[in-house]
Amino acid sequence: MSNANSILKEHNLKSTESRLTILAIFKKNMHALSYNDIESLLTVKLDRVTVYRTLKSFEENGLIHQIYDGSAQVKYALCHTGSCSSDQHKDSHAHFRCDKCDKTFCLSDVITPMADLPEGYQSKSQSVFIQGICKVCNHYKN
Amino acid sequence: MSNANSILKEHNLKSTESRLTILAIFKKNMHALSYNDIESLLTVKLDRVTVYRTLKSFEENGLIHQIYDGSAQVKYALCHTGSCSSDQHKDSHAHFRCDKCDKTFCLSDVITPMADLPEGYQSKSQSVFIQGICKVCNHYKN
DNA sequence: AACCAAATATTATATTGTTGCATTTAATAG
DNA sequence: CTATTAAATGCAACAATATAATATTTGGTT
Repeated sequence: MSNANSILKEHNLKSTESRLTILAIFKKNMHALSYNDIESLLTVKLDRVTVYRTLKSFEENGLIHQIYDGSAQVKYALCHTGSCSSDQHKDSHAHFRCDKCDKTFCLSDVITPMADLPEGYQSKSQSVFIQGICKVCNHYKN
Repeated sequence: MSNANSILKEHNLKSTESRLTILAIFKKNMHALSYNDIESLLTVKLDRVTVYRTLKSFEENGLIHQIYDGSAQVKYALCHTGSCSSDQHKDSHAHFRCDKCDKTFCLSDVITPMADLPEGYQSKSQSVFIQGICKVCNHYKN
């Protein structure tokens, strides 16, 4: 079972109203969300500080990860692997930002070949960020 | 000849005190700089607005490019190819952020293999961002 | 039901970035 | 070399994003 309550529990997070609300928003909108996105998706009003701290605790406990996609605000998306933790986010997939709908997606399945670094450099993580037009905006039918 | 004055001219930018100052800072510090970095490297005081507007004009005229490296502020680095212009920055190299010295470098020579996108997605640009330890912090000798 | 640590709301403040407008300056023409 | 003018700058105000301190409330447990 992985309802909202147990997801929070699994990540060592107390189950509170705010957290359930914000987690539900992430579950319903499967693309990366900024603070602003979240605020406008809220039906109950939550304090700005609470939202920021909720995002922080989610991130610290491996529930979501940050994405920097060149838009003004940092965005967050649910981690897909179960193996993310405080200081080690293992989600090393590509991120895709659509120029048309301005949504950012995690492309979990895209294999991103590691780049060869010049001598002397040591890589801990590599991330690929792609811009273009997404499936939906391309009217792509499966 | 490519002194500061002619560089500005080549990019259709009026040669002003502020621009010469900021360009000199970029030339002296060959890594990506944030607004904050620039401010603290200034010996004369420039208005915040002027700095931001200078960065904007540099970017619009293909002299520098933005880098989003996960730090709070956007950073900027000199374009290396001569072919960058307003809406088409051709610098598609990898960016490397050092965890130790917190500097971000352009790795002009790193070839970044294009990722294969799922069907329906259309890519306009791909960028690779790498975190780790840089040459200098690794005490690497040539 | 009572307790306590954790989470929240409130208030204040810091940081990042933009807009409008008056003044100054660089490039050009005369 | 001076006059002209469009562009660049500085100032003031403001907007958006984010964090800190603290008092109050709440969830989970005994």
